[in-house]
Amino acid sequence: MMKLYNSLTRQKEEFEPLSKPHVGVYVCGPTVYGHSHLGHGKSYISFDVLIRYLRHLGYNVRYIQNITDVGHLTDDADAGEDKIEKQARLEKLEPMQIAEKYTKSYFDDMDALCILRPDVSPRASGHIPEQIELIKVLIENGHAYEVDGYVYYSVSSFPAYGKLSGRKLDELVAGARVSIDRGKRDPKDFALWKKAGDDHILKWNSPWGWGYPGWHLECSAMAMRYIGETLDIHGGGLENIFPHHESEIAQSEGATGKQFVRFWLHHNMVTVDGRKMGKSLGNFILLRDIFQKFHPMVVRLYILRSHYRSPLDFSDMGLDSAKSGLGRLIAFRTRLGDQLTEITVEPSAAIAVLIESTKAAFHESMNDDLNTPGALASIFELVRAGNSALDSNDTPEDKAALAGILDELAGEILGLDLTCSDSSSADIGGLCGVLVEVRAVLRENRLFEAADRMRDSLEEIGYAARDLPGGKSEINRK
RNA sequence: GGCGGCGUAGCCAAGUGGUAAGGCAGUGGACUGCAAAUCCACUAUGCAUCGGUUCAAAUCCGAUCGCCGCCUCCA
Repeated sequence: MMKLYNSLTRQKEEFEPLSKPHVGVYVCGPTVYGHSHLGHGKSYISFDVLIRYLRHLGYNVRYIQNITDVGHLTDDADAGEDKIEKQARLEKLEPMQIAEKYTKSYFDDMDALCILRPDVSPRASGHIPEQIELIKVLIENGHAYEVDGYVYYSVSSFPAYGKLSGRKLDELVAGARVSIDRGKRDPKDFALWKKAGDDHILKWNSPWGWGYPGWHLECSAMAMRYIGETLDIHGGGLENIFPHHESEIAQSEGATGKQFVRFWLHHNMVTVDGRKMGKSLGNFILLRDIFQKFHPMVVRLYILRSHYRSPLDFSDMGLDSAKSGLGRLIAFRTRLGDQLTEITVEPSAAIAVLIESTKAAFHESMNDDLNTPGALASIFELVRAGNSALDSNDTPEDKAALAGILDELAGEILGLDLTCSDSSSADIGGLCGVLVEVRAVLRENRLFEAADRMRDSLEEIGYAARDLPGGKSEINRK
């Protein structure tokens, strides 16, 4: 049985979906006004592993992740500027061009990281009617009220407000928004709909006039649209527990009277020098920049090496270390070869035992709140023991069996593509083949000086030549 | 100030009552023409500090120190 840490109850709980085998998962997606940074990588890799593992366990998962293309303000009062509109002004583009541009950029980066696409990626701008309907219900229920083109959620009408974040209503102190609030009955109330002035480009007509939805609303509306009134799992970043997720609960449960989310999952942050990586601090590191220096799979392994609920402090040294580790995994996978489908013979008893113990250890870790560091430890143990076994007795059956388990655990579940290391074209492959032959001739004739010079030269242009037992060599891109 | 979390080897990181996984780096050895890769061995009498509970604590309790997150947009 899989246990997940539920932020709502603050403990690990056995996961059981509401209506097996179906599992509805909603994860807070990005606001598309800039390229994705390492923090996005950590978030979506964490939940990607959740989705992959749930599917591996046989669940029929529906995975929804929004794209926020309705610009929200840089603060919750009216003081801030719409983030998408601001970026549009800076780049001299239409706001929706900005949204499209960075949505594409987001998916490009996520694809590179081998993150499976969500089943639905609903755009907030495409679900304004759903959001308006939700507001209408909340007004009818007495949870919301309109003031001059604005609609606010009445926090005091929902006594459970604070149950997720552990905040008590009377301790909630309103910040700067108090002074700017327009007719709010209570400083704690938050906006469901905001009036748009002439200078606001992104706006829609509504029963309350031209405006745009509040920033908590889209998740409630779209999650319920595509999953239903109760979600099995809702994921997001720790920093969104309050006020975002707390408000989502208030909106959704206020409207339906039913529990909105059964399991709340929150991942921790990426830090730089111990400080949170964030747009406001300006210390974020873009994935596309990291990819210049490190293969996306290095980044994926780097992230998977720490638990999703732990902070991850960014460092080049950490990525270097992950790179070495990935190299080890790839070397092992390469050694196993590629003909597993043709092999039907059983592996040796020793390998069968190794595979079973690896599986058991892997699942034990994963079942414990997705302990990917532990799961990786079992895979590295498989690599060590597997290499050792093959060193003494190398059989196609054993290699096929090892390839099968490695592809299942590391590939299918953890999403580590260990075959994508070599991006060389067929031409390069052919050239390498020729060089391999040349090297064999040189070594055969004990022309070691020339052979060494060849290896050094290859090294300089990014290729590694290594000699195998039996006089043969192999040449691969590093 | 309120709420929450963290402090484990040179670096990263699991473990949350039964005597310290794993990765990277390092050292020695096997293999090799030399390397690389791989394998074997070694590398924390100790888990921020001090007390306490217990047959037994990195794990539970208390105190202290240090760091971080949320309370304002943020993955």
